[in-house]
Amino acid sequence: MRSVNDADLTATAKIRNAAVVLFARDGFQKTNLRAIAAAAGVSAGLVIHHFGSKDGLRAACDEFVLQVLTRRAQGAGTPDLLREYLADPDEYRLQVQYMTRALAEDSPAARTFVEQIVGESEAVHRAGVADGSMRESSDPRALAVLNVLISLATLTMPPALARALGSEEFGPDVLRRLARPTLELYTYGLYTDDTTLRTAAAASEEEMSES
Amino acid sequence: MRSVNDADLTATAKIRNAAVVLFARDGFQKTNLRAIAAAAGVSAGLVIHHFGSKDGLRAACDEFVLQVLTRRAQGAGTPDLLREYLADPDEYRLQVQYMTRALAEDSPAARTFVEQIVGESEAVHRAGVADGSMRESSDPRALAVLNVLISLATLTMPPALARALGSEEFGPDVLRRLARPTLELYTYGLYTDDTTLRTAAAASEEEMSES
DNA sequence: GTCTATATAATGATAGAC
DNA sequence: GTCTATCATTATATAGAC
Repeated sequence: MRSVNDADLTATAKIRNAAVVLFARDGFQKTNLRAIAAAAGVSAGLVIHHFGSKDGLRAACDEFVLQVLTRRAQGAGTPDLLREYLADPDEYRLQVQYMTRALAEDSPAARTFVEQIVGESEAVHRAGVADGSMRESSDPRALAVLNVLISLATLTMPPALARALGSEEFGPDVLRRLARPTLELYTYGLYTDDTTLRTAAAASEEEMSES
Repeated sequence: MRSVNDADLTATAKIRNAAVVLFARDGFQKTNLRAIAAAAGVSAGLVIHHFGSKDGLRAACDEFVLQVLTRRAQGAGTPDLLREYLADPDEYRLQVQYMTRALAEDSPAARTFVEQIVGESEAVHRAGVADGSMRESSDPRALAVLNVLISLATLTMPPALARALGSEEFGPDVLRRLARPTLELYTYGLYTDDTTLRTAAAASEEEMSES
């Protein structure tokens, strides 16, 4: 994948690829057309010629990244974001980072992405319950949202948090370090008994009866 | 807290407060001085007069939010981000959102914030282990980072994910819905046995012996 | 299809009056 | 301390040549 030589790509594709990288790394606003053009090895005018406007370029990038992530999730048996990441860290993290920015700005592509990935996360849990490897949940939908949230947050972890683990920025090494506590949490939980859970449940019921 | 009338504040404070809101909501780049000035009810020139530059204003906001969050964390017995949130949702979420943006841009204030909050999260876990309410961890530091990451991600949840739970955006209702799956995860875990954990541990050891 | 040159708009920052 | 007016820079977008 993506072993295609850059020189073989059309200018449109080169511009789009460069834009995805810069948008993901620096954000949409911060990235200007000249920088994109320079990265793609073309003139600034050509960017507008092909995409009409900066917003048009963004829309094209949105759709492209959505498509790549979608294909990826469907191809793998398990739509596990972290597992996908390990297969091709740089490429995949770029796309997740791009999508996270789109998510923050609530673009249409981000909405489609969420619907799909949450649905798949729910399906994985259903399958896990069916084969006995996972516990049932009182709210499968909310659990799926929680799991997606945690995966996205991990993959787009800010440098300051990575530094708290001794690395300069997020990468396979940070993920390896986080993997064990995460799996321990998903296997044993953190609390030794259900005191906190029962207290919260009681408080929640009380609230219900009030209204 | 913050029951002070806006009219009683100095122009400097009004500008800073308005800037924090807009920076948190729209990002630093996207927010321009004229919008800040309008929100504060002053002229654009006055913003520069008081803070020297847009970057100077940002630095002042960084320091201010850091200070507020720091005081908050120290004041409460438990530095639990989610608990703090429920006490004053709008105000607190604004500050966390601001800090999350600072985190993404890796500002000095964000670094200080992370050091502190991760340290406190670690202390809470230590106390929990001591009084028997929490399990020991193979890597307390990484667990603390994971917990901070999850808390921050939850409080700054993108609208698209909130919508997957039926709400228009993150708020107390979304938190209530997420609370139960989260507590179930923290109490029982998700996996029914330690197969996944042991498989990962074995793979990790194998990798170690390779190098 | 691609480039260069340029028009137009937005924005950060300055200067001087009150 | 605060405002208005203006400058300088940057960035998006257009126009026309090759």
